[in-house]
Amino acid sequence: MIIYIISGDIMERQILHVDVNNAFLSWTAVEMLRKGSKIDIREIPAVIGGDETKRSGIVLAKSPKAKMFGISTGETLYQARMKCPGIRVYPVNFKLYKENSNKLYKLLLQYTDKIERFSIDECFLDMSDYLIGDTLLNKAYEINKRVKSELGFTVNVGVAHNKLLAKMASDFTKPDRVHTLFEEEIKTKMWPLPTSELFMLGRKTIPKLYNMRIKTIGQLAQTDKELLVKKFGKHGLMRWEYANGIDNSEVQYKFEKPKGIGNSTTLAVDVNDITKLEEILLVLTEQVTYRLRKYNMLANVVNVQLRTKDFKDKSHQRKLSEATSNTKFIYAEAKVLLHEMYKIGTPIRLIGMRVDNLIEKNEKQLSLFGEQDNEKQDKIDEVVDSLKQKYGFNSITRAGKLSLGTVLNDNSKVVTENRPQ
DNA sequence: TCTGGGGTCCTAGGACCC
DNA sequence: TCTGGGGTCCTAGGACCC
Repeated sequence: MIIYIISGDIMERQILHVDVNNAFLSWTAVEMLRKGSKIDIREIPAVIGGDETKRSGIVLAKSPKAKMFGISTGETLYQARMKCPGIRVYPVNFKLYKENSNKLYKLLLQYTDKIERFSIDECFLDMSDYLIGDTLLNKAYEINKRVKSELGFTVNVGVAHNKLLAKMASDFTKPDRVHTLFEEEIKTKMWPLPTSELFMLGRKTIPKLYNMRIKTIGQLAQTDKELLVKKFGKHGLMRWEYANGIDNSEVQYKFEKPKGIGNSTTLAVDVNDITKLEEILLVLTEQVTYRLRKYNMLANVVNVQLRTKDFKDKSHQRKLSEATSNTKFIYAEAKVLLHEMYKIGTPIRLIGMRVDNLIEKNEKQLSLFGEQDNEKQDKIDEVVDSLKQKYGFNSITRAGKLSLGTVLNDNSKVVTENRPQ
């Protein structure tokens, strides 16, 4: 084995994972207290939930007391009420979440510029270059304390030498804690845990491992690597490595352009009228292409998704003859896809559209042929976009949209970005 | 008043080419 | 005439994350 020793290369990486405790609920609590509320919803059985009248009644976040009743994220509000009849339900507010996420990010920037915003409430920090005269653990405690005192909510901080272990560490006991998970601690702290606790090991895989008599992360770590590869392919290798605490991935602190952009909506009532579906598809397409153009990107693939009344998902996609961000062109393709897959009369619960295989606008190869027509269409998009930019997304409304009030959930706003930056 | 929405990545099978 | 096999691209569907 050859070991390359280049200056600095032999240093182990110093990684922190910062995870907001019950983010949506905590941020709501802080906001309520700021507005003079007498109760702290972190201290009572409470959840952040969707809207049941819009058929999106699920639990998005829960308080520790709610958790004690056995309520879990993703289950229906109906189920939550069965478990805890007195449960308090508060609505989602993505604008508030994004503000708080940004506050956290700003504070963390004082410690390192190598921050990966993994989700709205999670960050990885590469501290390798910023520990002069201090330890990683000290920094973790400092961050934990400062977030609490300056921002009013609590975070767990995971301390380790790679991202996977830092993330696993931050998931240990909660809330408001700092945990380490160094190599020598893997056997005692991580191996006794059930496989379900391992990152990237989901509900479909757990029973398969169980059938192989693998119940803990330790048992997975000691399973023959080749066997796992044979059984699960690439995922098998990754899971074996994770179970053994191996992860060489870098903190992705540079802004990355999206690989795909999509919007979907669960309809307030099932729809079996193709004309109506087309209208909704147009609204979704306008939202998606608007976002696409804001990134200065072009799409090569258009995808349409349908979910029937009985929760059967179907999707169709097609590669475009050339990359574009043009609303009219993309909608025309989406409409074809919808017609190809829609069986007349089927009640539809959800419709979605997305664009994939994105490229930067300036990457596009210039066509040898004239593109006058496209240029004209792009101009129209440009004008519409600048109005939307100035006066809000709905300053320009397609006529068709007006008749959708009873069907479309909250068509008054562009769906908030899930991931910041 | 039962089951969200936004992503990334992988796999399997078919078409097509050499 | 008796039908291999590798590579690439495309599409549908699914697993998993927050």
